[in-house]
Amino acid sequence: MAQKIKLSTIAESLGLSTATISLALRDSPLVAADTREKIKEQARTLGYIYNRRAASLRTSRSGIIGVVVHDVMNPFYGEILKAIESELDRSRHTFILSNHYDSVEKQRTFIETLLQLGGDGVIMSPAIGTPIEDVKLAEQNGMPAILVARTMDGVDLPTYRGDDSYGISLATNHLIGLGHRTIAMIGGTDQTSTGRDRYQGYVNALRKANIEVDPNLRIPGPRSMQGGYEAAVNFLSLPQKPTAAVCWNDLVAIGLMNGIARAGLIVGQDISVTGYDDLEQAAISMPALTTVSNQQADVGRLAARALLDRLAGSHEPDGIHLIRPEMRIRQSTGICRPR
Amino acid sequence: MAQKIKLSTIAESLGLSTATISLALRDSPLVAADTREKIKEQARTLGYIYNRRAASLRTSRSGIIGVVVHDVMNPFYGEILKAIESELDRSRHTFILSNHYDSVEKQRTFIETLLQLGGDGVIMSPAIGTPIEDVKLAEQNGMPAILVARTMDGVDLPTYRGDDSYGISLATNHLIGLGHRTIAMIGGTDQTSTGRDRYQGYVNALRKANIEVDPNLRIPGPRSMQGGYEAAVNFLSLPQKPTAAVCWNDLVAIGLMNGIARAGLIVGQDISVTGYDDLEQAAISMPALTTVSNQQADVGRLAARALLDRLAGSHEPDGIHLIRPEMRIRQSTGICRPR
DNA sequence: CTGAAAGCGCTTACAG
DNA sequence: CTGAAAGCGCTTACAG
Repeated sequence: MAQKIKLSTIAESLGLSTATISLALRDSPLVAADTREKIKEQARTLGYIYNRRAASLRTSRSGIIGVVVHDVMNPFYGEILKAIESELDRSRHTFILSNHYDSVEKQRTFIETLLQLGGDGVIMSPAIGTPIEDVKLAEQNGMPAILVARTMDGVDLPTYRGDDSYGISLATNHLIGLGHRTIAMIGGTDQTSTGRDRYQGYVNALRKANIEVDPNLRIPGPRSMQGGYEAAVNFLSLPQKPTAAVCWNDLVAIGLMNGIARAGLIVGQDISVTGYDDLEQAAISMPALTTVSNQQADVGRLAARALLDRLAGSHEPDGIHLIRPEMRIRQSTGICRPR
Repeated sequence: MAQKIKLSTIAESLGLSTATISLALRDSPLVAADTREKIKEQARTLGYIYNRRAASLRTSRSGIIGVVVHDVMNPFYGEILKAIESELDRSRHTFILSNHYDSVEKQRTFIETLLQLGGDGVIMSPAIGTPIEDVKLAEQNGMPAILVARTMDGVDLPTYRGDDSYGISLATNHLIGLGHRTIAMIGGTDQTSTGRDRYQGYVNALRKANIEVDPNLRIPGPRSMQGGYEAAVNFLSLPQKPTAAVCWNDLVAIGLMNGIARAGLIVGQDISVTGYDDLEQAAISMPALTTVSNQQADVGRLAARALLDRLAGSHEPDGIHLIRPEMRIRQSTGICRPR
């Protein structure tokens, strides 16, 4: 490794001051155009690498934005991240990613690390049980936070998420319209705002159709494909013999469909199943999954935009921004046939 | 936001020097135990946040490790990342993640950013067409690099990946053992080392069994579930009427199986399909997928270990470390029946 | 249009 | 066991 090239190396080699070099490399009009070009050329040939730590220490802006969600491997978050990534890329921000796996400690460690690195802001989908202080920690140290996908009670931060209650009612109404009356709800947890909202939306849709709500038709818990797959046994042995299942998300629905298929029943004929999220794989699952698009791309894009706007000084209104979900009807749902 | 707390704030409040505070907070035995406790206590009550940029500027170590792969949303990389994450967490390193989507530019931008942030090291699965200089850029600036999943010709870096040629021959031999003679290979690209190796392994296995290799039985390209799904039409209309398909990876295999099912054929009976990677969802797909475990957890863990060892000063041998894949036999393969 | 100098917040020899 | 001082590599008023 050659000797470290810094501003002063370039300055000396050209007989200029570091101030001039610094300005020139950042395209300041204060430096004459030809001097600027000469300096840039020299920086290139010397293989100069800009030291962001030094700059950031001086300016107290780092260009770093943190993103922390439950689990990147879950395609739902993956699709949100992709939208955030493409928005931040455009503005030359670096983004640091972390999973919290719903561990409040892991999430706090991440926020602290981000503060230590001088992060400019953070986008988070808060872990279950996140104390308000952990979010305030960021704000109080000058690092604005934006929430995605999950709401937190008692904090007044800009939040971008789908309208879960409305979305799940779309799915439930679709099944009711096909004649289903005994409809189970599979997966999710009351520990997140999303979980509570989706269950509530399902309950509301049933009530509106004058269908009695049977709490035993709810199988809470599963949130993954594996979880949905395992839930199939429970679902199929419910004494009420449900003819349809509203699932927490697409992963649970796909797992459940595979489990039902393995038991010899045909999804879309014997049993109807709906998902939630409209992941890329929903359209090509077997059978193709009827689901609700949660507009992940919009959620990510809008959240990133909101953060960038805030960093640029504009103060967007706080509060919850609900993204409107849309129904996607495919082959996993069909006319009700009693079992 | 309260006034910024720094070492000197704590020092003044306790009538000590910043040197003592700095040492105490890092548990130096040079500071008396009770002074140390008093200092830590004070740091906590003042809400002190360690400024890593300043420290890193001084020490030229940042605690940052970069990881760049093709696409995090691909569960194959996701599983590798998970292993890297858990290994790095333990050593209190922060890791910065990026997708390159096989864009050499995006990858180079990432490496440059990492250098600017003073990254301690980088783990990469190089983009197709990565020029050797881009990797040398990192090394020459004191940032060691480790390769995962893909090899690069002409660079002598520590590389951790599965033994693709051997792995695919396991799958091919398994099909041959079931009586299949007309076996297609679906997906992958000759542009990566992995793609070439897997095709070669398939060819070798056929030759060894005295089965003529028909290049038209290869459908290159697909690497995603969507790709596999779309390839089903081509596959089913091949004039050679293959009875089995060796797929590039599990995603392609699952997509292909869904496509075959949609055409009314039964995978595991009419057509046998093998995957590659043994993703979590392989075991619960419909039918359960016969595949080859690529040992992603080992690849990630060993690569992270190797980097940490190097940062700690030990110089591991360069070169390729091949991880041995393992066969997982499930329901998507069965005895050959002519179509 | 260019330069001299201070300062961002740490850590690290060096003294005592 | 504790302190005074230099320096990491930038940027930014302030002069000229």
